[in-house]
Amino acid sequence: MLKSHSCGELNKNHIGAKVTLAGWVDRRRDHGGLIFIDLRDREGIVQVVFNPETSKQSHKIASEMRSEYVVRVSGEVAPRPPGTENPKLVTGEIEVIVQDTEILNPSKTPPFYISEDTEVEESLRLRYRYLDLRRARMRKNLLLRHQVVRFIRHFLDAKGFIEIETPILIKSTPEGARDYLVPSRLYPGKFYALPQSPQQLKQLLMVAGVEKYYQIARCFRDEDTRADRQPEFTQLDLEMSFIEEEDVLNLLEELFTSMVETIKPDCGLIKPFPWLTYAEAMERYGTDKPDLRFGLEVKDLTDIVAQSDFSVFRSALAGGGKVKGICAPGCAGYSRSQLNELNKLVQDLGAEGLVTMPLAASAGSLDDLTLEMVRSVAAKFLTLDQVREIAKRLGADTGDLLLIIAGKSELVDMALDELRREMGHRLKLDDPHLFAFAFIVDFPLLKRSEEGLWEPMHHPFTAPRDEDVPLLDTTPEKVQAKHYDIICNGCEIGGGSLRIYTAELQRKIFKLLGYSDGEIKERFGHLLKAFDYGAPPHGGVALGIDRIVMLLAGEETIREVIAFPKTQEAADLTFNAPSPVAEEQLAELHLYLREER
RNA sequence: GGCCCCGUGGUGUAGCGGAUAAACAUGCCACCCUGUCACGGUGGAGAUCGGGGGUUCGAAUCCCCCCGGGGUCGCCA
Repeated sequence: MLKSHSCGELNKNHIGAKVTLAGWVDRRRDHGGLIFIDLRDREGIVQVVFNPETSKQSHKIASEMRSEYVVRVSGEVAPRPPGTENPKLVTGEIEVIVQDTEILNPSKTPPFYISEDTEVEESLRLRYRYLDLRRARMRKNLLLRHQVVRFIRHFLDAKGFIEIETPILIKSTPEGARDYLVPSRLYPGKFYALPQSPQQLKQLLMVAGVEKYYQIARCFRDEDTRADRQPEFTQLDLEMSFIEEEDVLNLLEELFTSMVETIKPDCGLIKPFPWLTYAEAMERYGTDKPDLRFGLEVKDLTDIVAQSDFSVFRSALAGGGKVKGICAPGCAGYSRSQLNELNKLVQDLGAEGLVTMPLAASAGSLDDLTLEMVRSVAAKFLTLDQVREIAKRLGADTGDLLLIIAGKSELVDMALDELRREMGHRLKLDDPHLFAFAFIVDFPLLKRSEEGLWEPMHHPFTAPRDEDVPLLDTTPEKVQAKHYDIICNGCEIGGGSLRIYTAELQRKIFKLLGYSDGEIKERFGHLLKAFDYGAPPHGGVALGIDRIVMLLAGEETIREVIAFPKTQEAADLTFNAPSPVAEEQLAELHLYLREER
């Protein structure tokens, strides 16, 4: 080793020790006579002192050192002179008096600050990701991710799970997301696909008798990115045999509870995890992944305003839409521009607009409220009783601001979900030290596609509730699934289900989804065949590792917890991928490039 | 594919139709400095304002197109 200790590990217990350190120059303070250098390695920072009276030679070399030079120093750990300790540094009680040093490798001036946590344009960070990752924030995130994955492995090992790798080159299943395809050299015109998730593979492992499987699995989906979506991402994939829904959910609750308590002991969480049905979540929050750190629940006002003459409400209802709202407590004093911001927020999502209704604090109480005190475009079309009824339903009092949206049901839900998050944030109700996990259960099994065909709400292997199976023949929309999602702070961090494990029921579902016998055989023959050989009842879950780490790290995007993420346009700026390939490579793969119009 | 935001010395920002074609902080370079830790002091270099086109007597500033980055709708079984 080129070093005897890590920079960050030194403390007063090392006083008197001869140490050799190696790392990067974080900062240099050259006093002419004395030179101080903050030497950084993975474990932290320690001050090293170059004194010409100790070593003239070392002092001379140190005067050449600049930011991010890779250097090695040997010397003695010494207590800092009284009054010069630095409480901001973990190692601030000591310093290393350098007797010998060498520059292992100089560095150009880096394109952005390594030693400061300032905002830098993300594309620049990604181009120089290896420098970006040197920064404290990124080092912390990488470490946290490691801790999370390590925790998961230990936890599941103790529960009797075994980790099994599954192929990355597998078969295309076009009914899901868009596949990443890999051409085959040995089979002209044929392709592998990268797994969107190891779903079918883990089910086959259950048929294989593994009983408890997990994998930290890379998954690939060729769809547009988001703050919480990348073309490749990592799942904790997990499957168990001979279990019921509660078994999975209890396992998850224990996993996340102990994870947070171990890794983020300064953070709180809500125990036990609430269970919400899908219908209830949609009703109360307008989304199936509500942020449960705060209330601000959405209420349906359709019945109250049905008789009003307000054209905004009338036309929405005439079109089969809804009128819903939320209450922003204490926000009646919002300025015109603040209200405009909220209005713009929902309009950008496609809503017609936002009806704002501040209940003047000056009224004192709802009983003393008059219509004149409600500064809203809707006020003159509503009776005082209607306003009071709306306020009552939203749990509002004077001084509160009512936010109401009318329109197509899904649009209203989406806009109010967004508004609710925004107000939760503005009112500082989204405590970053609280993790509000919850389970969403009782999802519908199916939904209608745009073409009016049945498609799975999640995937076609999800089992319907036993009592709902007969409904598959009559009213498929009423069939509920043995599916569950786990959410945290408004983020979907995982989903799973009990699976279909008989060929008969699986075939029935495929038929309902519109597959012909030929298609079923071609696409899912392997699975159905396996089910003929004693498939156990089984189920599991897939959790988004990137999202979990993002939440624990308090980051806004999963890119901050991925070492080498891709841009929104799915490019890797460090490697400049994707890139053209040589004609010979294409020929070997039996490919030619189509002319794009 | 749609909508929205951003792009000014290395970095982060200011400037948003005119006065010297750019200001501030930091970084960088040189010199000075033996207790600093965001060290300090003095001096210096460094941007034709993402690219192209247009409007104008005059454009970093207004308009159009393109490129890059981000947010989002669609999409994500």
